[in-house]
Amino acid sequence: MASPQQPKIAKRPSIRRLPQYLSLLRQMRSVGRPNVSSAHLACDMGLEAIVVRKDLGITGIEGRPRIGYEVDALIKAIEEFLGWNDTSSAFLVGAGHLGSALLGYGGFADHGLDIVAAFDTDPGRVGTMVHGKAVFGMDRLAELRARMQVHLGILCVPASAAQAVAELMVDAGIRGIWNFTPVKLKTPDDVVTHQEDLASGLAVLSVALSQLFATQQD
Amino acid sequence: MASPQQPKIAKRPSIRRLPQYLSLLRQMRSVGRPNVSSAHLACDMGLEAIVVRKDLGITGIEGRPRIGYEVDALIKAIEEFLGWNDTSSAFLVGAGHLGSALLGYGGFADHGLDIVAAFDTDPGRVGTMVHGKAVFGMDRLAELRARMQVHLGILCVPASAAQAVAELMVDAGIRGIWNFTPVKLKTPDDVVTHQEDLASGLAVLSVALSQLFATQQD
DNA sequence: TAGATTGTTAATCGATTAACAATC
DNA sequence: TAGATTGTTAATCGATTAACAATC
Repeated sequence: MASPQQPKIAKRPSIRRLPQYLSLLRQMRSVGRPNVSSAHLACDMGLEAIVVRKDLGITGIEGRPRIGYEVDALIKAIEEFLGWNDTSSAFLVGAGHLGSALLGYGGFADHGLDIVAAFDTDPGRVGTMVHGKAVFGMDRLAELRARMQVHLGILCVPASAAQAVAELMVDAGIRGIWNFTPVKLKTPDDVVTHQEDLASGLAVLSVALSQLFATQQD
Repeated sequence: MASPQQPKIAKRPSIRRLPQYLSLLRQMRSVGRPNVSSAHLACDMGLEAIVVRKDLGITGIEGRPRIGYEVDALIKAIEEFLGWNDTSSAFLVGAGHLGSALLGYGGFADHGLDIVAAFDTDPGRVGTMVHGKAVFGMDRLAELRARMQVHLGILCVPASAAQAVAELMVDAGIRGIWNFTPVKLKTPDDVVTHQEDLASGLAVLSVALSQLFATQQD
């Protein structure tokens, strides 16, 4: 009962892997490699080839038997699928340790992201520059967001302030929040959030490490 | 055919959620709350109560009907399960933007982690202090690791150096690598790694955001 | 053509959700 | 006791893996 030409639905795990394909493909392009097989990509990423083919399928790109995928076309298709082909602006809220680091991290340009300004409640930080980005008071958020047409906000405040600040961002018109706090945000349906939880990654590693030691009777 | 008292196997998604329970429970403890139900935790985390009960089950703690879980006991059990009850030392390799930020981030203490030293290849950084942590040359890695009994390494070098530096860490005796590079590391079986991939999180958010705009005919 | 590689359709696997008995 | 909440067992759901036909 499937429609004859149904658009492939992008599963979350596949989306998560796309940036890694992109990184590999850009490397290949930089050394002038024209084509690549799913088996080759799979080897580089520690996956099975069938996973790669399924993942790449969601971008709409088709490979050619005996040849594989065209590196250039694949890069373009992934960038377009992710919306990373043209740069979008973001605000960063909370210019503490982690926030400052993200302001200084140059790699976001590869992901179509440009952090154009930072915001903070600390009067000692407001008015300063951090890695070349101006830090504004929270009272300027709505005004500057509208003027600069920014839709994405990066949340780097302490856990205790997370929900309240997120609400300020939503009120100011921010539609997507990249949440670096350990707090699960409650936001309206027309706002999307993604929690980047460092602690959860450390938990997985901690358990794996203790299992490793346990199996070795250490 | 299950053994009568089989130890619950900890699934990855459950492990990932444990730090968030821990964070909430510590908050509850700080305001003197003695018990909490799975329904209450579920509400705070945006989950179903049954998920919470399954997750907490892996720590070995049992709740009591009509009362719920004891906050104190649950905190202890999660900390113990994750090995966060006593602090373990870690080295950080690559003291650039992100590396420096992690060195300055105080929150790892809550997760039983103490970054005791940093390493870098840049002669301009070696010998300096970053956020109170000494930066050593890579040649000191093996010696200091053995002396300080460090098992965990945090990898924050550029993608191009990631695999090579990871191999140096393994050779030096590091058994767990928290990988902040976009490179899938190839390591021996007796080394565990966890990739903390910011780009994958951004990808999920980017796609969700563009779907949001698409459904609104923006 | 023969052979390699893709993409599709089906089967397996694992995680989540639901139903319900146990218990305080 | 009655009622609320837990933990277990079964059912559903979704993702991964396998088998294989299509194609250059």
